[in-house]
Amino acid sequence: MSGKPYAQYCGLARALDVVGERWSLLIVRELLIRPARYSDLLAALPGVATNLLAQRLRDLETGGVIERRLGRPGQGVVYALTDWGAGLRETVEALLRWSTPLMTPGPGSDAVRPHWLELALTALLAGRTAVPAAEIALETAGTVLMVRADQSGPAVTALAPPAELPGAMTVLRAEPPVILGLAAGTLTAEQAIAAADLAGDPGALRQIFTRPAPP
Amino acid sequence: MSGKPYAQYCGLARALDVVGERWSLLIVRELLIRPARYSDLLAALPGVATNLLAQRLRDLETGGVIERRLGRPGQGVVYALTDWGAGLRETVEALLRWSTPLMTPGPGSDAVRPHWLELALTALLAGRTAVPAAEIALETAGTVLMVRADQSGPAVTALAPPAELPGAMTVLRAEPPVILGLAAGTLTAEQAIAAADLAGDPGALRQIFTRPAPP
DNA sequence: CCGCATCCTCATGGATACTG
DNA sequence: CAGTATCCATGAGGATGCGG
Repeated sequence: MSGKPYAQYCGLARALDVVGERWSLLIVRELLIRPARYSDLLAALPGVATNLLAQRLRDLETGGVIERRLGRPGQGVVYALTDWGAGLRETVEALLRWSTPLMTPGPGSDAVRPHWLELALTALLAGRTAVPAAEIALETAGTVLMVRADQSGPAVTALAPPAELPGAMTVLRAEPPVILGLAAGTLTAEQAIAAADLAGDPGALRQIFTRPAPP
Repeated sequence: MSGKPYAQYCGLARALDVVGERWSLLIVRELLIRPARYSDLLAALPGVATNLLAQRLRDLETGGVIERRLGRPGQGVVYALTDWGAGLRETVEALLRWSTPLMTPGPGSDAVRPHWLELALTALLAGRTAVPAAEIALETAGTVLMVRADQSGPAVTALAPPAELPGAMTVLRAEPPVILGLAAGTLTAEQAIAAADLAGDPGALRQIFTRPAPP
């Protein structure tokens, strides 16, 4: 940590001492999706100052959350989560599920990165049992996200270019990018619900739509 | 939120805009345990400045996370979570589980509040199926926490004074307060594991003890 | 007492420029 | 590419005041 600690013998306080400062969890988000280099992080975190990113990476490393790896020779440093750091997935997914009401206003002028959808989709489908071989794909901002559900649960992968798409598959198109159509746009609530049904968990998204809304 | 928003169309970023600032999640922690008044929060959050606490309470209220209630006549304002704010329980419990390795060094000079253990115990036992009628109690810092497990899962309640304790019940004593004996102290790891076994989930705590450790 | 608001100081974050 | 150095704006922390 870089700021002053809470100095409380409470797991939440000590966890926040490690990952509670500004940008820290967003860096973890990026590395939960895939390991990244400094410049990748800079691009994925618009608005972060370069010194602050460097500082946070140091903090997270000394905190045992991430580690520096040497990429293939000639390539620079690659940051990745440690085993313990990867354990933040549950926390991040819980926050992503909690945040769905905040997504309904749509992107507005906010930055958009298609790969964020991978995590969001995974979080929304996490822990849900799915029918084997059920498949959907979501095309958004030129990237196709494929949800392939089997006995081990749903998995989300990114396919680019879209040409890699397997043949007979339901593809939902959404522009601008949306979290399963939660924002107003070309993907309607009905379509999103249908997508969840296809993914093997009928009613899952209907439940999400009826969450208590924020102001 | 009070600071500047991340301006990212990502659920995590938007969630952190609401509850990501300093002290916010610790306030949520307190209200997850029970509704509280301003002075209760001040006492439970040592180190927080009074103006900052007031500011955060305003932020969380306009964010739809908490609400002000009028206590019984003569009593002041009571803060409580909204339905949506209560949805942060999953996030907080995930962080509490993730943080267990950070608790092994013990309290040191950190502040200690027995009621924090209620949440921690609940988080550690969350989602685990338990044998009906299995019961343990943990006495720490003058408070007795009772874990009563039934079909709906384990529940943790605080009993004070200890005299209220039902008759034939296993009581583990720990001083100073510990998270199920994870810290060095009078409650050994073996006792804590035995406590988890009693609570109906053999091996649960053994699993926690073998998590990858932080630096 | 309780529930804040004000004032002040200093650490932290943000933006930009620069370097090995 | 992967950061450091610098400067300024902002927010945190501590003390104190004050109306109900």
